[in-house]
Amino acid sequence: MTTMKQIAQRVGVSVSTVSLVLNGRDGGRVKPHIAQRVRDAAEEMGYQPNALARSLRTNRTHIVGFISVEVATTPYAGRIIQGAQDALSELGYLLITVSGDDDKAVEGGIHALKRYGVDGFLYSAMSNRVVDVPESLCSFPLVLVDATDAENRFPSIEPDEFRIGYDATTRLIEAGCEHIAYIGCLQPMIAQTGRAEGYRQALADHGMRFDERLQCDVLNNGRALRAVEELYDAQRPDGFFCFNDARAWYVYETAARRGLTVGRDVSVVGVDNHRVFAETFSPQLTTIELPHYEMGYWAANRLVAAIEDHGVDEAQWPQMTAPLPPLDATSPAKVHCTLIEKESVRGDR
Amino acid sequence: MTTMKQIAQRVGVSVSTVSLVLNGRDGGRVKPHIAQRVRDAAEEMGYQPNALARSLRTNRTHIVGFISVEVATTPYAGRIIQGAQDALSELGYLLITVSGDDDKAVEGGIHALKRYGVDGFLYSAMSNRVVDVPESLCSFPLVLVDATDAENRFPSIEPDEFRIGYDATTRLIEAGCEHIAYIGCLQPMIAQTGRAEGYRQALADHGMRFDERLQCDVLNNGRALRAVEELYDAQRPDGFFCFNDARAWYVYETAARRGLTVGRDVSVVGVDNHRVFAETFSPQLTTIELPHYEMGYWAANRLVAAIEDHGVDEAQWPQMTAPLPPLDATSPAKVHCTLIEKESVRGDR
DNA sequence: GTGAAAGCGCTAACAT
DNA sequence: ATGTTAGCGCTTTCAC
Repeated sequence: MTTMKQIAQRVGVSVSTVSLVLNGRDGGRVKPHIAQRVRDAAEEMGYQPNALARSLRTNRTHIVGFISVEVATTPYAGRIIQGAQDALSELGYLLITVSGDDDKAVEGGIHALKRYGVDGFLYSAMSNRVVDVPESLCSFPLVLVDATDAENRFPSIEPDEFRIGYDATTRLIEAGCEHIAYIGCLQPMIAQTGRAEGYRQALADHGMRFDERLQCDVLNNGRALRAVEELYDAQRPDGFFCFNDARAWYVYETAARRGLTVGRDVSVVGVDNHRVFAETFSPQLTTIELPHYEMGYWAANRLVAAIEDHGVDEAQWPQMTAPLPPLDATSPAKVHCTLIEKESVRGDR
Repeated sequence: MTTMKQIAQRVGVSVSTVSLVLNGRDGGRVKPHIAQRVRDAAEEMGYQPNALARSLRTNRTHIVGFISVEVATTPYAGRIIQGAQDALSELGYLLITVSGDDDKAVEGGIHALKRYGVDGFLYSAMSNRVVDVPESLCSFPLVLVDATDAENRFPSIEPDEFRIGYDATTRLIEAGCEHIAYIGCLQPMIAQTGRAEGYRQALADHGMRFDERLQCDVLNNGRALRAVEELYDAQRPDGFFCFNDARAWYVYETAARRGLTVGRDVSVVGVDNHRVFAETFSPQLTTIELPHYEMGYWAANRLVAAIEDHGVDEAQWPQMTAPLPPLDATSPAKVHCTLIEKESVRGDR
């Protein structure tokens, strides 16, 4: 590892000069040709700044922590992290991920990150929920991903659930469906609520009556399949909007058992929570991919913006949430989800 | 942030004494009661060692880098990472994850990690493959996860693919199946090769002839479903061993279209690559979960063992791979995969 | 324009 | 048994 000292010796200047030049902090004060010689030497000797030493001095690590409770093993966690990672690497930051089954493990991780002096945190719930932010994070720069602060103190990035429901339903209507069912999720979540509202609004906007017998919220268990089969047999819907891929599978099974072909006899639009559709059902399915990657990406951007605007000064962070620069169209707080056409929802019409 | 200096002042000793006491490096040399006063003060003042400063001094960060090319967005990545994370946190280490679509992005990440002075690397391919280890990692402590070094220079942790095939097939035989098909993967991979061999060996060991018409290796596309349907119609197998969940879905669809019920009319054992089975097919399926978590866990353990045995001295690492302590039964290089019974493969026999 | 010097917080060899 | 000292590699003020 080459150090500034070695460069200084080689060129015959002092370390301070080297530091100034290499950091572009000399406002033309260092003579151009000597500055050039410093740069050349650095290049030649393969100089790499020692991040540790720099951080110790500047009190800025350019590292941010990604905290997620319980479910970082969930399939989509990776995409959020990837998005955050990409954004951060563009900005010259690094990401350290911490997750654990219980709060205690996570708390430990947060502690460790603090000892390393991370500049800020991303906090993620892995499915759009209202969460309690751990006390230990509150005095740090913090942005929530796919989650909302119960006390609404921190900026957050989440998917536009309403539009998911609205767009999916509209797509089915445009495909000619006249009895559209919604196979939802029985647990109360922002995602379920938002999507269901979007579904109803889309129906209303197209002059269709909402019929509660067409909405079927299920848990992920044995009863679910029966519920969907009963719904089908009783109501004979011609289109299904599915909360996620697990729910979509019930529709597929129901259809297959009745000799129906999805994409011809019945239309399905599903939210691809697990990126499974792409591998299995996809040929016959129109999917909506959750913008996990984008959420991670924008959250990281927002966090860094905050850090660089306000510094990492612990004490003043909690109050600064408000003056955060409002995100524009290119970096929304509610991220839009795109509908992906694998093949027509109603193949041969 | 309390520093050692502050503690020293408070207690009226020098920083070195504080350092010695707090690091337990005084072999009883510091007088017990003064040592106690130091510890009390540290406690009271909420002292947290500054990891940056320590690392700068000791040249050890207690951070390891997790490198994965392309597919860290893959669903199982999270489980490997979680395993590594848990092991590392037990050992007082932190994990920084780097992944990117292309080699260039990854290279950049590796660079950044080196600047922070990570102690070593884990390198993962996200599906058991033979890989070329990036040159930039070769002079560091390194362990491969779910991958094998093409030149066989580094320790690696991978699933026991042969046993997966063997156990799955045996399970089907024990359930009474007599014509067992293997729905495999057309790309050449360690996983495909190993599982197929296990399948054949299990057949042989139970006195059953391997019939190549019962092995059907497919890509994940439209033709796959047709291939499985043709296999079924021509050979009428009564049991299926499926390479992964995507392949299993073709079997489910085939069965559903023929009015057959999995678990009664036909038996299926599948490898749960994507943790989808658990959510969708599971009630009727016997699955084999890949030990992603365990692989991450053991790989991290092995890496730390190597680091602590041999230090992070760049120059000498490449040669030290051989003398690594052989892993014992509790930390195998080939990790055993367990068969998980959701319900009998052949429910009512 | 450039260099000397101080110091970030910690460790460890060397004095006392 | 404890303190002194000298850094680790870098940034930054202040003198020259």
